Amino acid sequence: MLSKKTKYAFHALTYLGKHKDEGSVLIQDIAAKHGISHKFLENILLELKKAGFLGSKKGKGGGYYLIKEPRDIPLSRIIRLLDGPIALLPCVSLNYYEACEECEDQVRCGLNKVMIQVRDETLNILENKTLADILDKE
Amino acid sequence: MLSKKTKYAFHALTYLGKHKDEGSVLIQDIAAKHGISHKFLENILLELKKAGFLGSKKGKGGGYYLIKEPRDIPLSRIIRLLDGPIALLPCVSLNYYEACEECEDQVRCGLNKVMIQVRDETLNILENKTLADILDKE
DNA sequence: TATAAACCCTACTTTTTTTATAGGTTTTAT
DNA sequence: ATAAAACCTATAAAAAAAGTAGGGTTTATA
Repeated sequence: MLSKKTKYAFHALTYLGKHKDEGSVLIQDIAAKHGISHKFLENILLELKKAGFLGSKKGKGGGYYLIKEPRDIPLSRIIRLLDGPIALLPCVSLNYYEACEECEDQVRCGLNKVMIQVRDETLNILENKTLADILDKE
Repeated sequence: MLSKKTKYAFHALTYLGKHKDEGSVLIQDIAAKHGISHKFLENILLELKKAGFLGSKKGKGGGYYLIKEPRDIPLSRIIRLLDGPIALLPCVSLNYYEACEECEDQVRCGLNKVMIQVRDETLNILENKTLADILDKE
């Protein structure tokens, strides 16, 4: 399951996407709207900023805003940023690969093969669906 | 990611599948083979037994054995038993549904739609692939 | 130029989940 | 009888997730 961090990130991005023509948006507005702790959300927005999705303006009248087009933000990138691997096994992860320590040979591992399939189907969706697709439906 | 519990369960089931013509198998054999803690694995095998996948024989010369055909054990059932939901969001889970509390209306939620797709593609694989498929490849 | 509003940053605490251990009970072959 | 093995429940330890704290920095504006 996705962590709350990731879910909150999606809520925030969606909110920012909806208000992208209104300049910058306050953390507090997003937090209040979705009943998220201000401080927790602050950390998340900071991560999204450092990763290049958001820009911000400090000081009075400041706030956050999208600096990428929604269609250029694949869902997979947000999930990986906040939650880490999308794959169900470390030995199948493209971005966070690790060998399974209790496994003697992943080449002959039947589970490995199935999980590669699951990963590919999942990524096929999550790499191609973007923030824009989410915004469309709301 | 799948928990260790689930991974260990798959190792155990695979081991039991490979040795299904040799009567019962000791917890200790499986644990030693994969470097798993005996006691931890014991709990897992007990769960698998209670769920109807394994049988056991107590006392000296006892052990565990499969009571279902490998082709009748879909991977999804093992994952759900040990790890819970397969879906990425509670509001999209078939077996463990819960509303997302920070979400005002899941019907108009764009993320919900995408995650239903992911769930369906994932389940399409995990419900149809069984222990037999894993055994084949090893 | 003082003030208040807002983001920035790091560290810490709390809670929850996962992983593992402990220790006895019951059953059964020999 | 004895030893080997599964059965059962509770607890502990470790790790991860969620949330909090508090001061630092920047900036609009009066």
